[in-house]
Amino acid sequence: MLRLSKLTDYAVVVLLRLSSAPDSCDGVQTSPGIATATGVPEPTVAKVLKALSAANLVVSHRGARGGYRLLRPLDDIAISDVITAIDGPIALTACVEGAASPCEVQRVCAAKGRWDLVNDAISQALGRITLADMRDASIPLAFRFDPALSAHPHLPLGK
Amino acid sequence: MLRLSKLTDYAVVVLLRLSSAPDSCDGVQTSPGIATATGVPEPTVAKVLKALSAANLVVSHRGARGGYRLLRPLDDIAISDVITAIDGPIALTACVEGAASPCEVQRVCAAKGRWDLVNDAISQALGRITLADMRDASIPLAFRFDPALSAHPHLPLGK
DNA sequence: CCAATCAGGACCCACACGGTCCACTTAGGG
DNA sequence: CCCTAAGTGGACCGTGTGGGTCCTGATTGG
Repeated sequence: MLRLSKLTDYAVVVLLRLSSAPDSCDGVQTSPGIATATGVPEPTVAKVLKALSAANLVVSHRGARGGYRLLRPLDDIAISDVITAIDGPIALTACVEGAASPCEVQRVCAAKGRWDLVNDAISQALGRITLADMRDASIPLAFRFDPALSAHPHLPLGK
Repeated sequence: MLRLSKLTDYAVVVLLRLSSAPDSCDGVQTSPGIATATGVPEPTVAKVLKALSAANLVVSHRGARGGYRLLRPLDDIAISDVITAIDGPIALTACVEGAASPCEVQRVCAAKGRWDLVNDAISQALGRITLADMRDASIPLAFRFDPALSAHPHLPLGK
């Protein structure tokens, strides 16, 4: 369903938390702390933070009084960055990947290479939305029950 | 990896085939025929065509001399249509779904509803690309190595 | 009446993803 | 100087789900 992993969702939650609630002076937070604050199980938070750290979205500090800290402001982090950090490169089709088995039907594959258009379009769209945008989008949370919003309720999704 | 289903890939192949190779006079083709022409296994082609038919992208004709026919020209079919037909509504996160268990962390979920932004952006991006675009994208396949084309190579997307 | 073709399911299986845990390293703080 | 809190890297496993197949019935042209 063109879905992205739940981990990515968690990553956004974690990053938002990381930005908005500096427990100590310089905003360093521990993964257990974030876990309790967000309700996401601790091991999962840890896993997410590892990936984010590897992608240079956060920096880690080991040892006692260690933790994680945002490396860039929210408005400088595109969701495409987060998605790439967690789910890997954005490539819609298996064909596109450098798969060892180059798609048996490739010789007659009429769509060979066509998905590049789509990949680019999506990458651009995702690159334009920052975490700051997502944070701001929640501010009218109190108005979430606005009929206009519940009007498009979570798409039946049952294919 | 933000991937979409392989079935969707097949659907594009099938639709392209359906448009470009009218076996008989009025472009009606059978699923076995399309299967042999594209190299995609027949049962899979049938499955795809059923879904496309249900989504009113193709029309079917039963009985002997039956088959499938495109209902709209290629430039009037957006890939979002195809994706929706095969994979269901475009909804990136599980939270968005009308899941019975409303995401235990929902009460503290800082990202509640934020993904709507992303969903909309992607839907729009995908709505702008038609199957005709994808067909045309393959024509200069021989010139795929044109520097101008490789100039915007799949956005570094690596962070 | 027969054969070709679509319709609508049920069904199975592999695989990737989520989630957890553990052994190790690092670094404050008493 | 050691002890403890914290991150690091990896292994591990159960499960959901999507890819793929098949079967039975309905329809229609010859």
